[in-house]
This record gives sequence, C-alpha cells and structure tokens, in this order.
Amino acid sequence: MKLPEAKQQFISSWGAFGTHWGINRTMAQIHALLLISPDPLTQDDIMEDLNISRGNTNMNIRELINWGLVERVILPGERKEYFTAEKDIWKVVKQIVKERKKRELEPMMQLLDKLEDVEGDKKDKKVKTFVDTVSSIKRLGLQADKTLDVMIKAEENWFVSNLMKIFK
Amino acid sequence: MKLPEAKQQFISSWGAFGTHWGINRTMAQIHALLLISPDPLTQDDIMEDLNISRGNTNMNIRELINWGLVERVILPGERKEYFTAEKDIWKVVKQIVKERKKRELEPMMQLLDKLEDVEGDKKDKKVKTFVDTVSSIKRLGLQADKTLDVMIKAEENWFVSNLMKIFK
DNA sequence: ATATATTTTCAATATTTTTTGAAAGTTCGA
DNA sequence: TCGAACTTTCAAAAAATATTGAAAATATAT
Repeated sequence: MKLPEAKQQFISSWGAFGTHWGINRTMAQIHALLLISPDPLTQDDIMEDLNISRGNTNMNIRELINWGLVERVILPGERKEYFTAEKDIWKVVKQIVKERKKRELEPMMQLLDKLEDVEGDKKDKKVKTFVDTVSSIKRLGLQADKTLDVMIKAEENWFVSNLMKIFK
Repeated sequence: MKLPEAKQQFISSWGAFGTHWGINRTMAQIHALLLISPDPLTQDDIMEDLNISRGNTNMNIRELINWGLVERVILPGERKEYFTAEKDIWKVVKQIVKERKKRELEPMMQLLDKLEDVEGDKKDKKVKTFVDTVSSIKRLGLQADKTLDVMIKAEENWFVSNLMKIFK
C-alpha cells in the first residue's frame, strides 16, 4: 500500500473510531491528519485535504485545542496560523483520560453521592435495590477515579512496567 | 430526595452518560431501569415507565441482549417475556470492555498492522511520521489489549487489590 | 488610517440517527 | 387448526447533530 491510500484509510477509520467514543467524525479526522503530518498545517491545508468547509474546520480545530490535543503555532514571518498535534501517543491518551474524567466521571460521582441518600425504607425491595446499585457503581467509580489519577501522572515506562509486574 | 425522583434522575443521567460512549440514550435508559428493578420487567413495563414506543423498546432490548447486559427470563405460567439485567457492576463493566475490545480495538489493530507496512522511502519525512505514528499507536494498543484481557478474566477483589499494590 | 489577509460566528441547510406505530410474523393454549 | 397474545420488522416521520458559506470581526502590513 502506498502512502496516500494508507493515509486515507488511517484518517477515515480514526474518524469512524471517534464516533464510537462520542467524538465527532470531523474532529477525529482532523486530529488524525495532524498526527501524521510532520509539519504544522494551516486551516486551508486541512480544509483542502479533508474536503470540509472553513467554518467546520475552524470549529473543530478549536474544539481540539480545548481538549488539549492540538496547538496553535505561529511561524515567524507568516501571516497564517499553523496547527500541530502532540505526537507522543501516551501523552495523548493521558490528556483524553484527564478531560473525560473531568467532564464525565466526576459529575456522575457527584450525582451518585446525592442519589445514595434517597429517603425511604431500606426494607422496601425497590429502595434497597436502588441504593445497592447506586452504591456499587459509586464504589467502582471511586476506584476508577483513583486509578486514572495515578495513570494521568505516570510516565509510560513506569506505568507499563508496573502493569507488567501484575499481569505478565 | 424520594425514590421516584431519584430513579428519574438516575435513568436520565445514565442515558446522557451513555451518549458520550457511543450508546444511544434509550438503550442506556432501559439498562438503567433494569439495573434498579428488583424483579424482571416486561416490554410493556419498560414502555410505560420510559414512555417510549413498542418498536423502540423491542429493538433496544435486543441490542442489550446482544451486548450480554440483559437476559430474557421466562416466568413459569406466564405468556409474556420478562427481562432482567446483571446487577454485579464489576461483571457489567467486564462485559462492556469485552465487547468493545472485540468490536473496536481488535479491528483497529488489524488495520494498523496493514498500515505499518506502507511502501515508501523511510527517509521521506512524511512516510517516517506516518509509520512512527501508526507504530506507536499499535504499541500502546497491544499493551491495552493485554491489560484488558487480564481484567476481563479477573475477579474484582483480585484486580482491585493488585491495583492497590501499585497505586496506593 | 486603510486595505487586505485571516479567523470567527451563526442562521440556514443537509445529514445522520432515533423513534414511531401499524402491519406482519410467531407462539401457544384450547 | 384457530385465534388471541405477544414479538418483531421496517418505512416513514421526527429529532438530534453536523456542515456550510457568507457576513462580521479581528489582525497585520504598509
């Protein structure tokens, strides 16, 4: 397989992959394109390469910047803005985990805290099942939260080699 | 907070949560409802409780069954089918991990294998960046694959206590 | 200060995804 | 074998989400 076709496939399946994770297709495709681009690209480069409109490109680049996955780069003597993606995949994964933890896990935990205190007779089967379910989700969520915190701070080598000790 | 309100909130935010994970709102809501129901429910119970149509209920229950999260139950002497969800959250998590690994991680790995073999001069910066990116995603993916396999087989206690050893 | 290049916004449009509900299909007891 | 109870299917409608493109805003060189 030649580079242009491989590139095409990579971008397209990274896009499809993203949609399974609540990330929109275009955002994931732009990310993919930047991941495999040795040099920073402009909005126009991206628009042209992916065949998408200026507005769409702009919005999704900004969203990637919010997620901490893409950076603006100013090249000296150039008028246009350039964009580049973090290439260290371990850092990318940690950044995504960090953001999703903040955006999804933490609010869910707060809700579960409230729901665990539901009023009512614990002898009532419905109340009991509700509280038991909520509590056990919370317990696992707390464990996940702690584990992810360690992961976010870890170096890849440290993390992987420690996992290996347990899981070899 | 009283049970009906708590139940409402749990179902609705479990639904919203699901949409961030590529699961549709209704499917997640049905799952939530079954998680907190002490006894199995019929399609009609679910339709009525969540205010959704028969077809929608049916399709999403079947999808939950495909995912291995919900089971059909036949109560002796009853004509209708009943449905129940696995209540052990650790098992639920393992089941979801197992399915997503099969549906998403494994196909992605196969693709990366092919893409890594791209033809072309490794001195070419574009080829090099492409191959490096693909290889490093593959490397991390393989590690994730192995780790998830261990997790899928593990008992919760074993898994958590081993994590604690590393992450205390 | 002005003209020009570039970025951002957002209402309108297009696309994708989800939901509905009625019809077709199936199961099962009598 | 029939008919009522129940389940499944799927085309059409609705809802949600993503995309466009032109106008407005902003930045920069001269």
